[in-house]
Amino acid sequence: MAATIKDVARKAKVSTATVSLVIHNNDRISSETKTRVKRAIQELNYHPFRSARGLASQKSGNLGFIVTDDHFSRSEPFYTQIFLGTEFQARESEYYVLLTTIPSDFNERENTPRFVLEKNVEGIILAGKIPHKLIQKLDNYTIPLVFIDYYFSPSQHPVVMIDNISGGLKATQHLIDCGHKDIAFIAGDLQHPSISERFQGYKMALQSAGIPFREELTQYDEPYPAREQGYLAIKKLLNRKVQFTAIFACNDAMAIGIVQYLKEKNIPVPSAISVIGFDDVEANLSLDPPLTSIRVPKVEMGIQAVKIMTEILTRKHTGPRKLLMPVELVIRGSTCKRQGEVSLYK
Amino acid sequence: MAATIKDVARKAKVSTATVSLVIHNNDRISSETKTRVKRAIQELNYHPFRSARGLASQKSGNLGFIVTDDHFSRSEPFYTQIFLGTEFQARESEYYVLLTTIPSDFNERENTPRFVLEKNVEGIILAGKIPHKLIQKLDNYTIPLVFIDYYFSPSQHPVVMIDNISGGLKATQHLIDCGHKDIAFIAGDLQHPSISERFQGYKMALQSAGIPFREELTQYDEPYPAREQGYLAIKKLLNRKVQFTAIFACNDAMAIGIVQYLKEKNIPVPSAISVIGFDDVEANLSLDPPLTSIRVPKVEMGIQAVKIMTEILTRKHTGPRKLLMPVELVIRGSTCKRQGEVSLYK
DNA sequence: CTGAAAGCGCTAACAT
DNA sequence: ATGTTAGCGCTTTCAG
Repeated sequence: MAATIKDVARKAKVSTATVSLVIHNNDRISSETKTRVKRAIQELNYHPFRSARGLASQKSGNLGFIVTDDHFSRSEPFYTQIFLGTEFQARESEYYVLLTTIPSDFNERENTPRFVLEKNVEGIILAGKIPHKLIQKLDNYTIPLVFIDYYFSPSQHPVVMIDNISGGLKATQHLIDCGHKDIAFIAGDLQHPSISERFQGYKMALQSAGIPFREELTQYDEPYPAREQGYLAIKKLLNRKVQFTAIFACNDAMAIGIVQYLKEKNIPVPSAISVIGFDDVEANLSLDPPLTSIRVPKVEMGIQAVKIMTEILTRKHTGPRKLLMPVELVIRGSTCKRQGEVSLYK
Repeated sequence: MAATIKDVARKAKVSTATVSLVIHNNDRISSETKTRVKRAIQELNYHPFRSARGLASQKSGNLGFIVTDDHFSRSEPFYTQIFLGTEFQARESEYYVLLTTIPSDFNERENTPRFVLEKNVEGIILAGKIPHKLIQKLDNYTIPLVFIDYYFSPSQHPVVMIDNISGGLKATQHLIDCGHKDIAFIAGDLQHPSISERFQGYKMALQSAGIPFREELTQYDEPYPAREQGYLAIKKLLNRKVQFTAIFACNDAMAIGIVQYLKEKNIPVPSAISVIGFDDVEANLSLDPPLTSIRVPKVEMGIQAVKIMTEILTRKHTGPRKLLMPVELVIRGSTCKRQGEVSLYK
């Protein structure tokens, strides 16, 4: 059997209380006994038993991470990277993170995550769009929540967001810089705050370049932003017989679907139409052409969320409740200078 | 404060022991008191506190999941899917799973995962290639291990493997069925058991078709099986000026690198060279052409590993220690009938 | 079939 | 500056 705090106390000739204090680095302990206790801990290879700690302190030492199953398992490792960031930072802060995926069609009758009921997490990080019913449910417990990449207005929780407006601006500005004027915008559900912010950035860039916004160049009635939907959206857009030379897709997944459709229709990318995505998840996907995109610091977002959570849990949280992560334009092969007039419709 | 077992006991007019027994579905309790207790539990919305349970029973209720960071964060969600499977099945079995990524260059001096030291996991699932030093370290603890997609011969632990031999056979047989005779094999490190098994399948298929195995059609001195390495490997192979009409790549990642190189050299796939991969991770990646591959039941592998682990932890484990997951040929566009003689070198 | 009671290993008042 | 001690909420003998 592994050593317990009693063994350490005996070996160091102190009480268990002292050992506990040393473990928690309490300064009431003289440095001599501190070193003595620490040596005993070393020699016995002692490590406090999580469950015992948890019971005594009423703190599990765990953080929860909730994401919908389709978000987590989709082929672009966007949320996986975020999760990895939380895991990384949690280790720094001596926490474990318990992941739970929930069905995206979570409904009222669905169970509250077990780790909440069993008081097995001290705080919960929620990534991506989360059903409001669930958020409301969690709000009934007094457990702190930190959101990543999703913001539910009525609730007042810290959130780590992508600077979507700036990203939308940069993406659109890049196309404008390439000489494009007729720039389409393709997205999924505009209800999603991230998407609508990217749309805002798009409109702002147009405005400051003196290019009028044209509704007929937008296409955003798809339910969610995946490849298939990008494929469908560009199809619909082209059916409208409007003329344009560039597309800002709300994310890489849709951009890929768009490029695929254009390829099939023998509309060359980027010479006829430039396409820019968002998220830069497909960085090493060897696409043809490689996708110009807006890079998002995914791992870093997970790290920041855990940092905020740690501050909350240690009551040191004073910083901003809303963190905007900077994004970066990554120019690759799917965008280029406008090549004069290319008629899309013969 | 949430209800405790005492509250339930009081409400149901029984002792806490009885409540505990009811929770664990002990049949010594009369069905009348059982229902009475259960109703009290319902009404109080009682859920046992994990940490308290853990301390009393010496069981954390957690499983560990170890994977190297590069495996987990690589763009193909192979291990992510496996992890998802464990999470899914763990929930069924009332476990939580704690993920820990380790650096792939883990060395002796590196720390033992914290969840082992703190006795915070009852068993550990290891996915993919894991440094032997770590396995040895874990073997010093009495904690059960279950491997997924990796097998370390000296150690005697249950393992969930892909049926790689059968997969290699199916892949190669498919190419043979397409009329190919000169079939190259490209892989990374043959030290990896999965890879060498796929190689075996390849050789077996050739043999049973009466096609002699030719060393000069193989290329496997790359350190690991990623796109970049596939790209380099096919380059080396072509430098040898050998003639072939099909390639079996040890996984999809390498296959993609291979296709990319062939494209760049204007060698059409599949008309000049058919390419088949393995893993089917890139299924929905809209590659051009879409990759023929061997599908591996990733989520299911995670599920099985947790099932085995649960059996071990409840001492019901009697089944096979080595589970071979069946694989399936998925024919897409990167393979086709042999098109007569196509000279690769002019 | 059920209850009493002794811990599990640690923390945190409160003493000294 | 350190020790004493009473729990934390649950499980698990052992009695009855």
